[in-house]
Amino acid sequence: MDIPHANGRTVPTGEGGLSGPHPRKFGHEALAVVFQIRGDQLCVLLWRRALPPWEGAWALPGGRLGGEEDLGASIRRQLAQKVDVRDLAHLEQLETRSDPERDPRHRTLATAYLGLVPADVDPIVPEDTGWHPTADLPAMAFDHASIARSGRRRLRAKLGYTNVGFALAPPEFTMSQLSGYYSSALGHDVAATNLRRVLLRRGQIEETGRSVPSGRSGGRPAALFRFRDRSLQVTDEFAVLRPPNAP
Amino acid sequence: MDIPHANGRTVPTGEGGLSGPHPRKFGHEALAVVFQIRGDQLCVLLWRRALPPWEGAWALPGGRLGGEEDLGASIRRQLAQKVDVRDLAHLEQLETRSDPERDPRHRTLATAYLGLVPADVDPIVPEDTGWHPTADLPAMAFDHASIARSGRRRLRAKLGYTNVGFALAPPEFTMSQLSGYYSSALGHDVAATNLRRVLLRRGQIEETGRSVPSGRSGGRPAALFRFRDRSLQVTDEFAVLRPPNAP
DNA sequence: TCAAAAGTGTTTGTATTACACCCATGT
DNA sequence: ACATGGGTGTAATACAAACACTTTTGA
Repeated sequence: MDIPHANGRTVPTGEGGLSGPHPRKFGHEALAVVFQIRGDQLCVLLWRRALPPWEGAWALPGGRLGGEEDLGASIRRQLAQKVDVRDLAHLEQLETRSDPERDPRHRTLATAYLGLVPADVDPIVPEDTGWHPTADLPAMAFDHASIARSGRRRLRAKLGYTNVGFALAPPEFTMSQLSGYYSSALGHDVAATNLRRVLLRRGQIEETGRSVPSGRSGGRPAALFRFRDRSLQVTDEFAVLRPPNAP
Repeated sequence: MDIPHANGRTVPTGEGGLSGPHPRKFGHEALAVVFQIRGDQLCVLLWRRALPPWEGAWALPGGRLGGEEDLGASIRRQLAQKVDVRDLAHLEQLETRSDPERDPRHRTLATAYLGLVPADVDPIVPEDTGWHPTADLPAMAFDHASIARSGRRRLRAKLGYTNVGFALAPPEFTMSQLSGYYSSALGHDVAATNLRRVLLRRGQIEETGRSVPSGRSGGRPAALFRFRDRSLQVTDEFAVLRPPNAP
């Protein structure tokens, strides 16, 4: 494949190492870190393993990649088939784990995805599957705990400079609801009054024109908002090192 | 593996789809988008394919994952062995491509990495390998052109909120050199005077105390700076949606 | 002394948080 | 009326781009 070179290097033959008669093959699985705001907690969907290794431990949903599908299609399929989750408002690739020892049975690579389910749906998940607050994760199988933390880090970062909020919120919402979602996801208070102005200025949200009546305890009726886009948009290019002004 | 359920769903058996007797296997390769500032251009390292498919087209360096190594080790090994690049100041995972049709020969997944070589080294690369300005990429094999663009997007974003600059610059540099690197990488002018203050305020760089004599054309001698950290640090948490003040 | 390059001071614009105050509704 | 949220106005802060000015050197 590679030809040893006089000076100790090797020289590529230009076939990218992939056309040998017996390319090495590996198992490959897709995993999902699926988040939903439930109550006032950011929760992740986990299922309990029935068999060793890690019998009884919680694991991220997912499984083997099929022969005719790409990883995105695979994780959508598995979430639908295995845990009956079909309501992902957003799905993006997170990272690929490749430690040879991560699965003691076979060499298996895992590509993790970040999925988001809006707060207004409640998928019926199987018996051995449940939503766990990310603030207090249980013991988890394999390297899944660190993958889950990595998913939360990504979500938190993207809430600051994209419109991912659309995937946590229902189609229409009041600003206090939305600030609740943001607070739960970020893990700190987010003032509704400022959130409103930030998202309006950035053009992420708009008023629907309707409002919800106030509850029994009174109070002014809250206006209903919606996200303008329901696909991921970067709305806040970094303030720093931006191109100089046009003229 | 999955047990069909009365309502049409399937129920997981808890073994993560991975303990069947014949798990499906795939080829897996690691690819690298290696950048270096050369002259005043951000360049990417490519090699020319000698064999079909895509014979004669330029491709990202990389190749098959070995049985005992993880992806990061694999791409480091291949860069060292195949193109004699051992001077990566930074390496991070980019993304995994899984389109079943991306390689017409076998089903092959590819995990791409972003690698950075400081401007002061000049690795001797093989005959069929070369540095290409990212502003004008040649025709490329497979999905490699889109991977290269994705790498550049990542680098540009990270220059704004991390200290990745350390991996483009030599150990010591003047501010005008550094602003040149930033300008080349970002594709727009970066004023040395403001860059200096931004990076100093963020604590990314510090003065070495030494300076370089001015050239034949005169001018004040330039102070030498260095990056305080030579590993990736996020120095600018997003200004938005940050936690409320402590007291 | 003059040109060239580096570095400092200062102004301006803008994004964002904090907080006081006003508005609409139910009891 | 008044309590209870929702919503607006406004000040304070911070960051960074722009640009004029000063400093240090070589010829």
